[in-house]
Amino acid sequence: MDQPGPSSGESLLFLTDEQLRKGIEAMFFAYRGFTADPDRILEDHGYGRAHHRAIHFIHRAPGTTVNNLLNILGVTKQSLNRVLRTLQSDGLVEARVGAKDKRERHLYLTAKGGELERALSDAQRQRMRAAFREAGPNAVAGFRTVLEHMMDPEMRRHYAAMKEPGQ
Amino acid sequence: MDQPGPSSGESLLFLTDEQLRKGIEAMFFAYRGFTADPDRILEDHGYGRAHHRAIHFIHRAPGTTVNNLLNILGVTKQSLNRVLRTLQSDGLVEARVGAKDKRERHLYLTAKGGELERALSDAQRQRMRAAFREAGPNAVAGFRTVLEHMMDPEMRRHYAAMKEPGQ
DNA sequence: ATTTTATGTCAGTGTTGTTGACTTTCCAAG
DNA sequence: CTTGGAAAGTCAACAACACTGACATAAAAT
Repeated sequence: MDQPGPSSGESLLFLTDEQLRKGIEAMFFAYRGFTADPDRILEDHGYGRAHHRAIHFIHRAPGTTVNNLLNILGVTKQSLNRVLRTLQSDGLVEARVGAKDKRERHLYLTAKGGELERALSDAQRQRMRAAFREAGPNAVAGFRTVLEHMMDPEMRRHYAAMKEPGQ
Repeated sequence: MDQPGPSSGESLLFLTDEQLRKGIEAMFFAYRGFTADPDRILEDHGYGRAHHRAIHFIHRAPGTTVNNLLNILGVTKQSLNRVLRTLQSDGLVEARVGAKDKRERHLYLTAKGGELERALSDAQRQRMRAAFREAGPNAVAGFRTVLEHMMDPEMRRHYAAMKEPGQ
């Protein structure tokens, strides 16, 4: 559409509106697949995606505070609180009052919570593993690169904060 | 894409659980960015993502039937109907009774509906274009390949049914 | 004539988001 | 030390939007 740049010799055909539209639909359809398997498991437990997200990030960073989770998930604290309340009363999550700052609640998965987390992430990883394997390492690297650039800077910080496998 | 196979000496380190977890979070955070810009526009109009999806696919395939849209979107007809009803009464979408089969309603965007579609897709494309450009054509190809393999087969059919830009 | 298909509607429920009001705890300025 | 504000978390009420189930209408198919 626009993007001059042919001076560099690069074709830039991958930036046409048609290509971008393909990318948009790829995201839409792929995300549906991405959430389909966990959704089925969650349904059996009477939970939704909000519960999955909470469980995922508590697993990733045990002892995280409610406020920290709030920043990552980008919802209101009231919304998150409802989810955490049910997870706690169902015995999947434990909230310990902060030692230093007693206002804070540090969140941990219980054994039972860990079980559900494993079931959910196993299902999700299985699909991702199949997709990765079929696409190959080179495609996977491209996949990650594009997604990183699609994130809001704030979210990219949270993403990058994950401990890198190979480091 | 290229199918290495362990026999070829390929490392397969990209299939570790840690790498897969990175991929999972990349999808999560990127999808948030992916929907952020249209969400802001939709809010001004009192619409939600459901309206966006309907508008997008009516734009992509003008004259599509309600039933066809149902299959693509994967929601119940009651849910879709609520959205279509508001879009029609707001004058963004027009439903014409089928000429051949009078039970069918063929859906079209009005001029006003086309305007909103453009605003929404412009916003979404702008972000995708930036991500694509920064990542480069090779990464974009990998991105698309992995996403395709992540879709449910049914959805992949809909995705592939789009007219390919270069064909 | 009967059945099936395509669409639309009404009622009810559940998840998840929101805002508003409130409590408890911490900290810092007077 | 007290007071006042900020921060963390909770409770209650409401809105958006998904779902199921039951039902209605019209037209196509058998």
